[in-house]
Amino acid sequence: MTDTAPGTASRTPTRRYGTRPTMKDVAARAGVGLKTVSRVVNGEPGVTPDTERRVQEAITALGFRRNDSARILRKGRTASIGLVLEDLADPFYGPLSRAVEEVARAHGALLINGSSAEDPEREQELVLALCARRVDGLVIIPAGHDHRYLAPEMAAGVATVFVDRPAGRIDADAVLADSFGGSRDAVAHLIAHGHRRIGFIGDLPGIHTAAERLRGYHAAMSEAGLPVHDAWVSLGPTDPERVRTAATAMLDAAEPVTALFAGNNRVTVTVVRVLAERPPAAPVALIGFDDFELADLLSPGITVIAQDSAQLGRTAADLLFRRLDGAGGDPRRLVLPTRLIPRGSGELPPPATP
Amino acid sequence: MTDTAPGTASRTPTRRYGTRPTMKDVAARAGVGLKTVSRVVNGEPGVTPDTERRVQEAITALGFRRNDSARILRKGRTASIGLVLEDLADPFYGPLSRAVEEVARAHGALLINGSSAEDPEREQELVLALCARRVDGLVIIPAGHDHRYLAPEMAAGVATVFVDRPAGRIDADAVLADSFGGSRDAVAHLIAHGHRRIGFIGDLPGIHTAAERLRGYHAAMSEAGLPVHDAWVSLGPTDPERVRTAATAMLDAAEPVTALFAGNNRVTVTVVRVLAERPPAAPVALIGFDDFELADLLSPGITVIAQDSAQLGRTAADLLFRRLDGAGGDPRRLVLPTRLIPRGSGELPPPATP
DNA sequence: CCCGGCGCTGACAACGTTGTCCAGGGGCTA
DNA sequence: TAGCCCCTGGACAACGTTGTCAGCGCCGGG
Repeated sequence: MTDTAPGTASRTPTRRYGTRPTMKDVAARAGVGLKTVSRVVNGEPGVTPDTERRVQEAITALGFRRNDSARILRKGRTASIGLVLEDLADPFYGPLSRAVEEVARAHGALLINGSSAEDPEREQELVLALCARRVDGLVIIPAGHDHRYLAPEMAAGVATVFVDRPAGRIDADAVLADSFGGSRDAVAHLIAHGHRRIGFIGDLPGIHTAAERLRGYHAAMSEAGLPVHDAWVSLGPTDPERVRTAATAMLDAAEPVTALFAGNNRVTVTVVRVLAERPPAAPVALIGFDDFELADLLSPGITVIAQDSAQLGRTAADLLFRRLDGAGGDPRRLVLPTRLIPRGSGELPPPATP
Repeated sequence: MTDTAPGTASRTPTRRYGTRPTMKDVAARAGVGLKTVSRVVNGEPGVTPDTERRVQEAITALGFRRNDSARILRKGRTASIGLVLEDLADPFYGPLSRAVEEVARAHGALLINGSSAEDPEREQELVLALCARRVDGLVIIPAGHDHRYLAPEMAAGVATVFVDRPAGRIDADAVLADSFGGSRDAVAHLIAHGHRRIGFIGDLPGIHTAAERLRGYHAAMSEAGLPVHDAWVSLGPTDPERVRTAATAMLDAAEPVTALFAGNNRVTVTVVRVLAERPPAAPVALIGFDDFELADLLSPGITVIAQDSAQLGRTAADLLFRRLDGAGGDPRRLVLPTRLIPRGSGELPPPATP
């Protein structure tokens, strides 16, 4: 289309809007071969300084930028990894996402991410879209419980690491926090401060971490020889209304709980609100799973089981890139420890029994 | 390589690890032409139900998944947009990022994002990497002040919308919050409650929003006929140490400020901590720019200038896709309003003068 | 002076998909 | 029964890049 004969005076090659110059255009303008341009663009050796200069000039003049789609097609590797999580807006996932990004960056890879909104179908849709893009690897915080759909992809070489929750019905690497241990510690802590009737408000029971935390709760109670009433356990969505209802019911029962263990971030925040509205005369002890900003500035400060979400992401991404670098071996399951941070709310004693 | 003759009994085609089946393989297995497979995969009309079934079977049997790199190369559109922000881990950007993602999803596009860490060079590096990937559009929260490097890309058809801060040295769409107006409101609010010596602790002066907020501060002060001491204004990085030092200096001066206006989220949080450590006898009024979770549960609740970061992201993404759908016209600058939410900390009176 | 080798360059195929175009067959109409 | 059109299917080129390989000078040694 454009006249590329060397003699022609075409200082400003008129290009259609949306059409970008290619290596061919650069080559024509610089009066060199296609491959030479490729060599310059990729910093390969074997190009005379003078030739390189000519090519560079043509690149700048035309505003050429390599088309990575073509490059990827040719090379087979995309230098990008996918991250599928539940909700980017959740403060728990921000640092995790950022940590994965940093590791990716250190390996020269880009990060493509998406939110599953805790919907298994959407998770699958996203994951497969990423596979179609031929991401080199995947970090997944799973929403569903059946990941057999991933088997062909993994067999085809897509490295995959699950985070926060394990994969369902397939064998895959996973990096988890010690939900069970953390929860047992939390409840044991409340028991040590004299509580006997302890409520647990958690996430949907289908979510692995929620189930593990419930298990930790039961373990601590039974280790202390304490019974657990059905009414003391409430699992469900973490929207404020549900949590508010559950908490109120436990606190206003005939035999009210004297302490609450909140199964995650969002539950804790809602419980804090509920407690703030109640008479301060009868304070209720509270421990939350997950740390959150300003937890120490509330009065009382909120005692939490902290898990380092950035560390979780970093560990997962590291493992992913080790796999990509060829590390073999069976799928591994890494469990990161949690840490109880006492701040006051978890150390409140139960009210004196009448 | 693999024997694809129809008669051969190859139920499990042995493929090299990392080699994926292509449409050619599917076509051979189904005994149809290449293009027919393409038609089935893309749901194009003109395929007999029987043929379609055969193709589908071959696809499942081989575990075929379309290679989007090749597709993109051929079609020219990537159905993906890039988002460059400062730090994914910052709670201000989580909802923004999520909102952009939702809009992208509604348009069938994927989101590739990266953090600039407030480093102009890294911003440029990221943006250009995204351009090389041929993203259809870009949403940028700029770190630098010179975006001329983007001109060739935009000329080549990459739609670009700046958010939170305008572009530098080029003309481009931008979606901003009303930093100036919000800040003026905040400071006027403090003045209305009797304050005369008001401190401002903000972000680096090079950041557009920081400069605008400072301007709002000055406007409110001068509209009230109040002088501004140099010692009352401190701009700089938002790390806790710097902010702590600045706040302490203003509060412990010979003529201490009686109220503080914090220029953003992170500054506010640090200031809250500083104030919490001081004697409660002489409370200091505080208004922060940006709302944050639990601001209402602190005592006193923290009065803030709220900007809806999700709305910011949604608006920007909407504008981006309108541009991608062909909406022309000059670059637009949209300014979203802010809202003062009184919660107590901004309504504290100054201590009685002796 | 000739030959081997090395440093530089370019022609060409291939990556996997989609758009264009054409062929063959079957059904419908005149 | 001839003619036409539509429906289905396939061959082929093109997208922009990179890997392979071959060619062309030029230099140094024999």
